[in-house]
Amino acid sequence: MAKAKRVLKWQRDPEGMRIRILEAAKQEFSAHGLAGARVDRIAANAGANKRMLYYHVGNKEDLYLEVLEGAYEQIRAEERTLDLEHLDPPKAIERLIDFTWNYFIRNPEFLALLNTENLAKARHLKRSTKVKSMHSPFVEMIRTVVNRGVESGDFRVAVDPVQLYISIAGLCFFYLSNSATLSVIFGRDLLKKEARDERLAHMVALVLAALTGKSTADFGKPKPAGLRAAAIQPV
Amino acid sequence: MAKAKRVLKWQRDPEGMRIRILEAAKQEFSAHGLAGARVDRIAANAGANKRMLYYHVGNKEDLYLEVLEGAYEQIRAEERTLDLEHLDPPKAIERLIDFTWNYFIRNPEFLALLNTENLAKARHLKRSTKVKSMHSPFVEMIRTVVNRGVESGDFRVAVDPVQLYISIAGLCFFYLSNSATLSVIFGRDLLKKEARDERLAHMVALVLAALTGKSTADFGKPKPAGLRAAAIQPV
DNA sequence: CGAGAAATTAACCCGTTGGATAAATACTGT
DNA sequence: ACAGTATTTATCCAACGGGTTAATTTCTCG
Repeated sequence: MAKAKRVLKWQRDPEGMRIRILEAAKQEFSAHGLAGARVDRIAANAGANKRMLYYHVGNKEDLYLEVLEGAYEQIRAEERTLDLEHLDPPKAIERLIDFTWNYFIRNPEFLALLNTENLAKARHLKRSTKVKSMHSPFVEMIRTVVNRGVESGDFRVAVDPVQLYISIAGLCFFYLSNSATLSVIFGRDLLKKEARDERLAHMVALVLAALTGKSTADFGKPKPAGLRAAAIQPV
Repeated sequence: MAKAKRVLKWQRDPEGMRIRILEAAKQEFSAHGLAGARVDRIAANAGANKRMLYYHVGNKEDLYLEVLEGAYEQIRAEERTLDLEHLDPPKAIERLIDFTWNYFIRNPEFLALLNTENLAKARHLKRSTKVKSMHSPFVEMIRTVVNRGVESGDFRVAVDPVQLYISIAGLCFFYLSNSATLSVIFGRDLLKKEARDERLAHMVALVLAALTGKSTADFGKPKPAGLRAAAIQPV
């Protein structure tokens, strides 16, 4: 019997709604920063009413913090799958660089969120119990790799793993996070495939050369001068 | 004849006013970003009326661009005084790192402005004829140093000077620009004197080791484990 | 010294924005 | 089927913030 199904004006979907809100908020905050983000735009992009944000999450800052915490959770989760313990030390470092680089490329919002949070002097992160309790074994993982490398003779010196981690992250982060201004200033597109490949090779070569003392082929390889003769300028 | 000098309500000082406005704007934009900056606050901190901003410079975005251009001009000017040509290659690289590092420390607003501009995808910089015409001989300077180093046998490989510059800038920039979040996450103050000194030594050692193939004493030197046992976590 | 230009102040305008209130609609268990 | 609750929509609003208008004061130069 054709029971005329009544057409609903809307359906309930609290979990889905929450996810859509947080995803929209992530895009908005990473695209415009905390102050530049618009609550109405988040709602619209989440396919929701503005009131929903306050119902499901809280005010703008709560929303922002939740997004930030989510971003940290995500990278921590992926880090845990890295297990560098089974690789020989140089391979492990290469893999670490490769992972960091590609994670940043795949998640440009993460970079923007970190910049936004640093503009705020980590004010929200300090408040977050969640992030502080997310102890990652990452640095210890690196320490182990370095120690193994020294013992095996692959590495010449026992570098501080925290410094090494910051260096690797910095090499990747700065290039990608500042690619817009750098591209203008150097007059070339730093995000195109070839440029990205070249950068990865450079970083791996730089770090491994410093650790092992052996230079790799890719380390040098300056591009033909003509290609970057035009606008050459730093920062 | 006691001519009762009339007390003025205010004095004219267009140049001074302009300077104070731009300085206040630099502080405001670097502290809050473009969207977070408040025109009234800039006026107040410049000891001026809000109308003055529009009279002397233009609207908020004009003001921002002028600040950004000024920041670039300033670092370019200091770069030009570096002349690395007279130093032997390893010393020249060390000096370059040292300069970059200390410039960033002395001018934290510069870092924040760059981040803000990158959040805007370099939208303003692209519009700026000024910055694009500020051709700096900086990269050529680095190229010369590298070439000299290769010829003298100090350096093992001819690294691309653009990559090298981005790497050096990145090592410095990321550490300082992200010091707030990193300090929370690693649970230690990355900006205190000892930490800064340690970082500089690490960067110099890392880059020189990669270039020369000789490791320096400072490269390793991990801190006693107890000092950083507590909260160890990356990014 | 006085008129016109330059610099500065004071007050206002109006769209935007974060947030709040209240009403409507869809579910759920009984 | 229906009462009660969870979820969503529809409006509203007060503060804020960038920008403007108009009047006021100081300076300059003939």
